[in-house]
Amino acid sequence: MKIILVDDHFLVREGVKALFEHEEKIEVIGEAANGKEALEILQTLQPDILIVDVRMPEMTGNELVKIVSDQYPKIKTLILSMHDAQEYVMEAINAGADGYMLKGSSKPEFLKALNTISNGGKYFSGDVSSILLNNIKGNIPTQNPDSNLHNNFNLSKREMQVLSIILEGKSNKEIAVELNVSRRTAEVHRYNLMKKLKVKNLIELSNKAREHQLV
Amino acid sequence: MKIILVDDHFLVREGVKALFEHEEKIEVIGEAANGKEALEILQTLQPDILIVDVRMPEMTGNELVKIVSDQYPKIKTLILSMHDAQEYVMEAINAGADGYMLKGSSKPEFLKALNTISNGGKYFSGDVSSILLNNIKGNIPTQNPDSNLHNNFNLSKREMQVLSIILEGKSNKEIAVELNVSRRTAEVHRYNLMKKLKVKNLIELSNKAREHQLV
DNA sequence: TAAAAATTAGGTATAATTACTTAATTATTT
DNA sequence: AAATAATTAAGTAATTATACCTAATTTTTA
Repeated sequence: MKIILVDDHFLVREGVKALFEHEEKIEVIGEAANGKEALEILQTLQPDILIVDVRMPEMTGNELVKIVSDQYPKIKTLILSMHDAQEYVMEAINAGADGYMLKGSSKPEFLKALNTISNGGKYFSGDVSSILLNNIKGNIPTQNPDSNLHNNFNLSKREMQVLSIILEGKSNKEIAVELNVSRRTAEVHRYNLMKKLKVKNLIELSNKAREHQLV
Repeated sequence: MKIILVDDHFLVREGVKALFEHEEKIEVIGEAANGKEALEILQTLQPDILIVDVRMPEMTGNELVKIVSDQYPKIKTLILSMHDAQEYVMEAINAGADGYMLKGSSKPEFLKALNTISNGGKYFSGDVSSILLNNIKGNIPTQNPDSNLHNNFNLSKREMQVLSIILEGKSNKEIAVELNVSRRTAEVHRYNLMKKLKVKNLIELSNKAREHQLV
């Protein structure tokens, strides 16, 4: 099992390597600190699996996974993440990742994940599997066609506009002025979009919007 | 050199251990996934150095470092961080950390840091040293007298607590319940801390807190 | 131990948001 | 052209937050 590690943190790469050191079936054949580097070494080295950190500068892990799963469908991808938030997991799935592991996972779980994935299966960290169950809308995870990354939430154009003004910290009254509509209209947009995003307050809104890069 | 690792991510702990595996002068004698655990094992094991992740649930790395450097002044502390933002570094210094390393740093640099620190020196990752230069206000980094750790803003302990609850999206009423005080008290804390941080609304609060890594 | 902060909490008034409902007027797809 | 979705906005009630001031305790620091 030939693996390339993609993570901007040296320490995390070391951690993964250490994990696999005494596993003779597993071999780390390359490392990259970002998406671009990964795409470069990918062509010369021929890995079976790419282990990718979600959070990286310039190109996110999900973006890299998307490219790899499009252009090199034979190479499997495993996302490494700190967080078990539903959105992160779903985004990874939509990008075409074959697995999603939390950085806090144990060694046996990592090994299991790699084995499953190299045999053509999908593996999601135990802690996130419940999220998956909540999300089987009968859709095939891979290659969701019309998911634009922004807007899994069905926000209208106007709502997106209002959202971005809200995230500047403006009140309904200020939004109304900025968009030249009544305060009541601004209220409605705010209300609807919070409902669509399923958030209860500004903090959650701010976090969710950030997570999904809605603005 | 006896070391305890404090990081909520298994992988990072593995990474650090792997780094020191062939260094016979260095021995990892314990691990903890959070501040509380760390303080517990600290008493039985007697480490020379604590390597601590800044970002942890419940108690931040800086808070832990503050407590340790207050209560166990002989134990040295090295902060591990993802970011090289000025605020982060200064906060670590104010907390009394003996060193600040980026997770992307190389092995030789880590070894150098540990050696320097165990000899009573301070070590800051090369990438952050320029920040230090910008900040020599003629003060000695260690034990900055009136720094309450969490403040460039002069937030009190209680205000920090309230802040972190606010950032969970809770209302004054919920804060009151959680802290067992009157709703009016929660209101006052909120009001005062927003004044101190010079923000006008939750969004700005959320951003500022994030920027300054207050929680 | 005295002085200075921090924490607590009440009062008062205004402003803003939430949680809906109804409904008219555009746009956009089919 | 008809159907569907988006945008607009008013109504109503209840809840929450903002912006102060005052002031009693408690804790910390000098």
